[in-house]
Amino acid sequence: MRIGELAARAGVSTRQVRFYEASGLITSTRLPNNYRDYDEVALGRVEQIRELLAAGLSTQVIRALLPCLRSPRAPIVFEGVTPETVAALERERDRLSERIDVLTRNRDAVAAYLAELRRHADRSAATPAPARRTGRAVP
Amino acid sequence: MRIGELAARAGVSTRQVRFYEASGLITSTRLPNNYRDYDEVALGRVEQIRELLAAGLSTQVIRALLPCLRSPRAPIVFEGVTPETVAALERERDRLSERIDVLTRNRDAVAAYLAELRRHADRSAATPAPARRTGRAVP
DNA sequence: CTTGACCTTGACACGGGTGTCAAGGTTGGA
DNA sequence: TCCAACCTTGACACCCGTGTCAAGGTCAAG
Repeated sequence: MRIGELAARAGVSTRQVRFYEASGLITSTRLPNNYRDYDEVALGRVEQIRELLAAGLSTQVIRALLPCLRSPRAPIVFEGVTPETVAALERERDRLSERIDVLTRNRDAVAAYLAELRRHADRSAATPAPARRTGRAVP
Repeated sequence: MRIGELAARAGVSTRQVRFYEASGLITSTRLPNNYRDYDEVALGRVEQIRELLAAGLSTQVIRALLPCLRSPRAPIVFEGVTPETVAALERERDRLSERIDVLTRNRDAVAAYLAELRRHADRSAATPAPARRTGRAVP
């Protein structure tokens, strides 16, 4: 498919698709007229890229992660895997875990705060009018 | 404490501290000579901000989250809490959960890939020399 | 009093991800 | 044949979080 269809199906702009390709996140072949030609795998890739960017990762990190994110049952490539690659992936995995921890702690804090607000609201509702200042003068 | 000490203790630049203050993430009073004056709470704040920025959140989102991230046993403020605030916080909580899900899925994919690589390496080690091409000629 | 370390505000620059526009090539249908 | 819709590359501009530099104020130690 050409870039327009890919972008429409993925819900992104063609600008973004070209940027992802220039960043080495996706690949295309070229039609005889020099138009980019993408396969279905590229579509899934773009959706994955969107998810990861929205989750706060940079294109550099995403590029490092791509070998792990093979689609359905694509065969794993063992050939060009150097110990450095493995070490880099382990670092990225740990950095992901760190992010997850931070976000989880803070999400829980938000949830706890909301729960506290709710308890307060319920208690206020149970005690009808304990001298509540509403900003409006009492007649 | 003044901005230099705060920055040094938090491990950030004074530029960053000023930016966080200009973004409404921290507050300071002013000394008679117009120098900024920070308390210990600000230090904890800056550390929290660093965590959240490193986790991929924007200063806007962090600002929305700040009311929930009260330090030790600070009393909860119920006063200026409008239903809109609550709704916004619930949205942010859900967005955090989404991020956490995405990152967790992908971290697990990386971990699975690494495990696969390890299994492959172990198997290769167990079978000493099954016509391995090492790039070097066999004497 | 002078020096040096610290502070102030203001500005310019950069990289990352994106929007938008220009100037031109290709193609299918009226 | 010509138009409209699609594609190409290239550029300029934006926002965000930082770095860096300039020009100047404050203060303590020598």
